[in-house]
Amino acid sequence: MHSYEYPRPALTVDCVVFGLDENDLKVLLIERGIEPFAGKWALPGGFVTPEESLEDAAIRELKEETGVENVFLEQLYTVGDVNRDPRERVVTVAYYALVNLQEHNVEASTDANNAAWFELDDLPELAFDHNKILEMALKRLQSKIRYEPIGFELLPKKFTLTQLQQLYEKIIGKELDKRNFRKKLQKMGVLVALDEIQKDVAHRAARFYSFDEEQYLEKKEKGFHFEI
Amino acid sequence: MHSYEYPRPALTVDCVVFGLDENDLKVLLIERGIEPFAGKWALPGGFVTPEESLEDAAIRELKEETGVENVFLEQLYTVGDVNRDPRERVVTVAYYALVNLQEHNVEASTDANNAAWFELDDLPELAFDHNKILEMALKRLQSKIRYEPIGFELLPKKFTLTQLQQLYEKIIGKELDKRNFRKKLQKMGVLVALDEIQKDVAHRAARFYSFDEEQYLEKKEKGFHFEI
DNA sequence: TTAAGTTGGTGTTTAAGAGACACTAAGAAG
DNA sequence: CTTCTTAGTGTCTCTTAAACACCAACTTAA
Repeated sequence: MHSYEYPRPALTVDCVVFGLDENDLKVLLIERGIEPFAGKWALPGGFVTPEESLEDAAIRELKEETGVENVFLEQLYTVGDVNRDPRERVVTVAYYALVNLQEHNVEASTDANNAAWFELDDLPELAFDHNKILEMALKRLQSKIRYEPIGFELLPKKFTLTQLQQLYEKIIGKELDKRNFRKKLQKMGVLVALDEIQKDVAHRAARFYSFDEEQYLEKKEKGFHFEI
Repeated sequence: MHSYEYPRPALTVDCVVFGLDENDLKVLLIERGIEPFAGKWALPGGFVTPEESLEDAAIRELKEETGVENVFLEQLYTVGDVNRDPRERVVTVAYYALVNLQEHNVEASTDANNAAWFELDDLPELAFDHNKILEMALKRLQSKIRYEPIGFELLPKKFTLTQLQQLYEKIIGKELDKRNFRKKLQKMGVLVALDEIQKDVAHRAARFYSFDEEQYLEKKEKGFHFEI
């Protein structure tokens, strides 16, 4: 047992994990095995231990509950309303992660818990205030993807321009002009055209590109500003 | 005493309070009376109590330590590195506040603590990791002021266009063209020209304006986007 | 009362960027 | 060899950003 002079809330981290599955943006949820909200779906997460930072806790929980590691992870918001957990006061630091499902094998289910990917417009009612947190994460993604090159985190290393455009259309929620989109990206100079084209497609094969992060960071130093 | 099965970090809130004093952007700091860092300057803040939300805690601390209330307050970031406090594990949820000093009387010093406003380019070394937090708050303010109308929070209700422009120049850190600035704001249609001009100035008196929040919210609904 | 000093207030021109728009190219399948 | 499907490309127009200079109003001091 651990004793303190004043009461302390419990501290947890929760992760909103976005993944791109066959051009569909999905979120990874875990089915709760215990009360409260047993049987309900919830964001993966858990308690912060004394010897790890908040981000380390998020990384660890992500790994333990989904098998995912080395992905984009960023702090989102901290929620601590008094009664958000019916048992006792729990404050949670929410993170969001971007995973590309082609290159990271996400364990569909872990030891104790059932895990599954959900379409954003077909979400169940979640435990606690997790629907709100998820909503915030989506808004953050929608705005951040426009002025930081984080969209590439959701795609495989090699991708076609059409894939990239469809990703943006999915997330931002509106159609983009193909020619203007390609023109803009080409002018930025942060994509490299690879010597490789699609195979086994029943139409003209598209060229693969990759995101040149070094080039991007160099340009950013000089005042360059990514924007779609 | 309060006992728990697992160890829990202490939870605090800290506030970065920005104020505009005679056209200078300043930050409010408190001199610590106790160890650790006794005698050092620090951000105002304190422990979160069991019956208040995080934001309520920030509001309360702000009031207790500086006398300020009813001001713009927004969550900034949560820091929880393991050794950021030499005594024990402390996680803090940082907020930032914008105060207009003409209309809010900030108590220069409270019961136990000495409080003072500091110029941003003349900051002392702060306790804990508060320099880092302050740096983050400044960056947030610098970027947010460009696409949300939060600059008005720092000005009195009635202000001149020159005051507004100087505020932007101070915060963004570069000079703006007077005519283009005024043209842009006029076209947005969120300022109302008042029937009142400056008095007791040794030159042509400037017209006062106020920010029309209702108008802004209405326009925002329809897709309008504030941007300087 | 007049001149000098100080800040307020205003439009136009030019350059750059955003947005709209339609056809040919390549390859697969029948 | 025709059809089908997606890849890939350029120009024109319009809107927006940026540069730029003078007169107006009022105070103060000669």
